[in-house]
Amino acid sequence: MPGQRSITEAEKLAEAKLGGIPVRRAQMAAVANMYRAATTVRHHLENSVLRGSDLTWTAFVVLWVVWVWGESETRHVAEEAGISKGTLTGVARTLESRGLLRRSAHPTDGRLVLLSLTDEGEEFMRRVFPAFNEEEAFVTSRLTDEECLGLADALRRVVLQVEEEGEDRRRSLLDGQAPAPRRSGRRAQS
Amino acid sequence: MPGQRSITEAEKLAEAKLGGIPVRRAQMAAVANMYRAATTVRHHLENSVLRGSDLTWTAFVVLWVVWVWGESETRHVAEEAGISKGTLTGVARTLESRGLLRRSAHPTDGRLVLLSLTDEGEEFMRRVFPAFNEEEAFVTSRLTDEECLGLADALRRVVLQVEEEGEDRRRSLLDGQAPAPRRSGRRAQS
DNA sequence: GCCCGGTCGTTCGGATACAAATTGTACGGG
DNA sequence: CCCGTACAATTTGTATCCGAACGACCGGGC
Repeated sequence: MPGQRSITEAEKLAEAKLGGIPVRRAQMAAVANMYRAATTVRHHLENSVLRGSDLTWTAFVVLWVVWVWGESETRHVAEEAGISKGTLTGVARTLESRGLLRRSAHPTDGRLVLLSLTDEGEEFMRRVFPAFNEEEAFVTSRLTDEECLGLADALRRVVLQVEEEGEDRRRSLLDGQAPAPRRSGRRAQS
Repeated sequence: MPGQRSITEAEKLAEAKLGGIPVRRAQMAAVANMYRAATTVRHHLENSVLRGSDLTWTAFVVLWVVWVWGESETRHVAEEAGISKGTLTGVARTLESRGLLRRSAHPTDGRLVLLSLTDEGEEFMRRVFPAFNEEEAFVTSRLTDEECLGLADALRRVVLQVEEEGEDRRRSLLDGQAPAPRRSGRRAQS
């Protein structure tokens, strides 16, 4: 509950603040609300459905991806779930220790690891997904079905734009200076 | 780049998988794409504009909030930025050490801390925000201005729904069993 | 004056995330 | 057959992040 400060109020202030500067206001509003909505929804779901099952959002997403796609190679699962391979390794291990996920070797390529749900995992998803979906309906209950579809479509186009043209864009932006290393993560070996 | 597996393909598979189960598909699509779009956009911005300035997404958002709202109490900043109070403490300290943010005591209430931008911080935002906004425009470039506004409005309604009714909802969901404590977090000193 | 419930910001334990480094496997050419 | 390159998952090091616990502070009641 944000008190007296509402979202729209913030946007009005932003516009006033940026009076002299040319700003793409519609695009700014779209991006700002996108991240805010995503984290808000994530927190609601983590604190309702997922808390009871003692699963994090990421773990649930991984489970969901494997459930929907069936047995899959880990790098595809990481890609679909939107996490790095290294993160997936840990999440998969946790889910395996809980008996929900199975890791098996690829029949012909020894480098690959395949992920699939155990029977318990399948049963878990059949039981928990409806509750999850119920909360998805709750958070979007101020939108009609058509508005939800329109929302999903618009978001899809944002994702596609970045996925298809983001890399080129980033390259051209810092052309040609060095990419400035990330702060976190393992240090280069001198 | 998602390879041969597109988002829409995943959704079709999900529908097939859920053949027998009643599912709110539009709502599912909206939520799924919401989180995916948010993280995709965040990564793009962190790896383009913010990387050069050595700022995380969260740090930039905090800076932006203080810039737009002017001098503010920390709990309001945390609320607006969508992060916890504890996280803000660390981020504010980092930004202060960089000379972009100033922390000052409230004139009458000794419990409060006020955040404001330094001159350097103001100058920084005037310089970096346009570049940030340019990328906001890039990621939404497959949408018209009107579609961006519609997208922002739909997302706002999702946020409002959760902020205004989420707490009641969560309470009624686990009524009346115990809220199942979080796994992480500080332990009682006993 | 002094407690005492309430409200701040801060501290800190645990979990999670990323990306570089590493380890292990596959495969084509000498 | 034994390399070297390519590519897989995993390990490792660092940085966040959340939220419960905590200590500082406020203001009302006695």
